[in-house]
Amino acid sequence: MDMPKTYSPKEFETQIYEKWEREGYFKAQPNADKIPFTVVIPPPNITGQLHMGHSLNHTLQDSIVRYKRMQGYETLWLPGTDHASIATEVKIIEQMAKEGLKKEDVGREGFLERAWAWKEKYGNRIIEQIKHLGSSCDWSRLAFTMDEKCSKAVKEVFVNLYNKGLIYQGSKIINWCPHCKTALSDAEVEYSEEPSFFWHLRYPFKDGSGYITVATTRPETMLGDTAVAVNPTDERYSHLVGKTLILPLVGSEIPVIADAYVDKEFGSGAVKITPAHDPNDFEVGLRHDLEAIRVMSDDGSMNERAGKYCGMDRYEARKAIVEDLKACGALDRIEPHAHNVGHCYRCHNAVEPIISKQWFVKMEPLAKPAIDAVRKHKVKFTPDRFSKIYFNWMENIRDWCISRQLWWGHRIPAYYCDDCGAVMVEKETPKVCSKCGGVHIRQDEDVLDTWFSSALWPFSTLGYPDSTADLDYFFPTDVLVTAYDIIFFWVARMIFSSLEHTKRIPFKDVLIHGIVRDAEGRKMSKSLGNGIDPLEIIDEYGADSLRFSLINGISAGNDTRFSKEKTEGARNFMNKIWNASRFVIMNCEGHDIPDISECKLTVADKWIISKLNTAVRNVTANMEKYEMGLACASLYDFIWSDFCDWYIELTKPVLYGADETKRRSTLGVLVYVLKNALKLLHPFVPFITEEIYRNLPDCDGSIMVSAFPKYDSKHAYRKDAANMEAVMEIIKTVRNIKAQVGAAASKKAQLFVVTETLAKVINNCRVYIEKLAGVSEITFVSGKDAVEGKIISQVLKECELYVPLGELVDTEKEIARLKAELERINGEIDRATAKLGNAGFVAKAPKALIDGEHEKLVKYREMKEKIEAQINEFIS
RNA sequence: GGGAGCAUAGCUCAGUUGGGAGAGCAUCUGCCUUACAAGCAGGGGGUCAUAGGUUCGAGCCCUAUUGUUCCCACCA
Repeated sequence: MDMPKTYSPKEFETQIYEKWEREGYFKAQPNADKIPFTVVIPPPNITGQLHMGHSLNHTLQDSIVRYKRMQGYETLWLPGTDHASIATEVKIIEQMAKEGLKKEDVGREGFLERAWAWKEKYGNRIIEQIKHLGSSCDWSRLAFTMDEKCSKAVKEVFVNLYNKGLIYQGSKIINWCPHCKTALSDAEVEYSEEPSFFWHLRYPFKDGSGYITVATTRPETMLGDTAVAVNPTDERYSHLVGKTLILPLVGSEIPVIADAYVDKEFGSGAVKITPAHDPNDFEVGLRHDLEAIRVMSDDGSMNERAGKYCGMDRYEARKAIVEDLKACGALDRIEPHAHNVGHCYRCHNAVEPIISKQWFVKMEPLAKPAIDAVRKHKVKFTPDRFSKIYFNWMENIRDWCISRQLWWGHRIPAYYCDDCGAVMVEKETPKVCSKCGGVHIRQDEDVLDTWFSSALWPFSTLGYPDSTADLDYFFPTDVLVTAYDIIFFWVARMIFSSLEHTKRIPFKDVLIHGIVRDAEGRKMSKSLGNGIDPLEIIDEYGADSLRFSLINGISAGNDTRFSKEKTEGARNFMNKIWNASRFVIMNCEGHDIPDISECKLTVADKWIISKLNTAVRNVTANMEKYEMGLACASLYDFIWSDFCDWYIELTKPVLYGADETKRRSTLGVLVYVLKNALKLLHPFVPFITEEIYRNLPDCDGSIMVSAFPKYDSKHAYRKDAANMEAVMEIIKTVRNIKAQVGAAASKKAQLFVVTETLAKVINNCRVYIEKLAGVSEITFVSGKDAVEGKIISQVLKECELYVPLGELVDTEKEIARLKAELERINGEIDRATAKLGNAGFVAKAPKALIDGEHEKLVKYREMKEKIEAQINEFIS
């Protein structure tokens, strides 16, 4: 036995993980004799490093996966990484910038070479980090969103959707990131309120009859105005509809039009219409056949349509235009205004709504069945409230812009014939034009939204579109575990994609967890610098401590705070487990340990077995509900309080005693309880449990492939457990009495007991009371008279205790204490009496509850009499 | 504008179909008791945000209010 005195995870975590991998315990394969259980990982970005969010996410998944594996399911946890189109491209550009290079300098081929090199270099970094957490993924199946399998699925899906008319190309207003120079989907824009201004502008009538005032938050777009709109029912303006205005600075003629989109109450009631730069204006433009004039280039500078402002950055232009408007008298006034500005979720620059030709997925037909699947509980969210968020999004969904003006990603499988202009969407690159037979064919330059491939993840990784044995066996997957922040990006899109392409749901359950915040409750972020590196925590405290601190006591869907204090608490718990195990293993040395079935069980043995049995039930029930936080909490309590503080202490008199038969039996129980406790713990803290399991006297291989404990009703031992609890109460009471008078716990005291019902049990458990309560001798008496000297007394439910403590006893204080106790008992009697006197309660409450109250009342009345008697004796 | 979460001990949070308020940390007291001072024993500390309602009975269900966090929409 070579277990060090303190828990030192560094000494075994890495070796254990390597052993698991070597033994192939993580691997899963279709097995007709077993029920499959499948989880696909939310693939981390290849640009990413392990953070606390991953750590929580993985701890949850791993605990579920390990639990199911131990229960005998053919369990697959399928890992992989995401190519993260924009994020990676940004990184590569940054990298090249250091060499003084731009994308254009190296060209598409050169750029992709660099991107793949990046992937090779960094893509596996996070995988290695994940291993430190103990994640039991089947690494032989490591996937990547741009590997051959996934790319094949992407092409298949794109072509299918196109052929069904669910993918189309069109010119619409999209979100444009001038920094990343690409279109973004609606989901990729983050809005934040910023202080800004309303610029009120005067647009004069051509005929010189005054002007109309319009307000804008983006004055630079006025260069692209092609109308001013008013509400058709607005009497202030109805006579002006149809008249012509002169657009200031530009000099063009624009009409006043009537459109119901305009809110009469807001601002001046007149709106400048810029169809090329605003989604609402775009719609108005369509209705009124207005020209859409783009005045901005892809990099956010003004273009040639902006006249003298051409080449200026959008914000420079804004300043210049406002100045010029002021100069020509067109600026009415400026007022402060808080404005919600959209930002790119990758580079955080303000996005511009711009008209642009892009590829879109038509959402409505896809959304309907996806909504249905959740409504009919084919896919269940935990907690359920997230279904509402899902419905809200799905029911109001707009078409999904999927083309990105980037190079790193799945290139859109659309081909153009330069000879006849035909568009071909095909899985294989066409050699000749299918329409004219021409050979001048070029592929669309754009790539797909990263989330387009992520949406296929649960089935593309299992072999779709081919009908593979894996797909047949492991799909649909069982549970998807993810944070609430990617429900729209990912979860929703997987659901509709899977239903459309496989005709099946992608997963049965979605477990949503919160995000990990810092100790002050702030979101961990690079800019705040408050992020905590999980690897540092693992290095300092061990992976199990990190896992336990993240998962203990959390509840589904809620955020959690991370602090070193919590991790220390978890580490202390690991140390507790470690030392309790060390105690058991040390005592086992040199002994042949009997199986539990051969043990002659004492009251204490039966008590701890019943407690273990309850723990098994709690953990199992909570795991089935995805309440990992509660499962951990109940284990913490069982191991620390029941097993360590009580049972181990109860075994010491036997282990250090002379009776070898009893000792062997007790060791059998200790090993049995510890072994099962370790199994219950293993899904949450895999390393320490494996390390200890390996050291157990009757170790039978790896704990991770052992059978998870099952609840056994024969192990309830109700009567014995209750007796043990009564003995424990006596022990606690004696300790309490000593503490109250300031007597050292080690000071042996005599204990006199008056009891009718407990004599046999107390006799049986004499040694426990003596050892744990520091009692030299227990004497049964008929009453206080039999005890000499100054005493402290206490009435329990089934006995009265008297402890003579000589000069330490202050009689006055003792009387006061007894009176307070009497007061409390009287309160209880009043409460029970009132309850039983309540006709409604007696008529409607469950019988067991009423009976219980009656019993309590009897008990309390007995106690009251005894306490009164004691007080009288003290006074006399 | 729409929706959701949260509000319980000094702090962080549990509380599983409504049936006598819990844990960890912190704090106080006493202990180096041969598994563990990363520990042991004991104690103090809560009108469960507020106001109504349903019920024999509410931390839990309903309504309203206040505070707080977040999501969606994006009125120029």
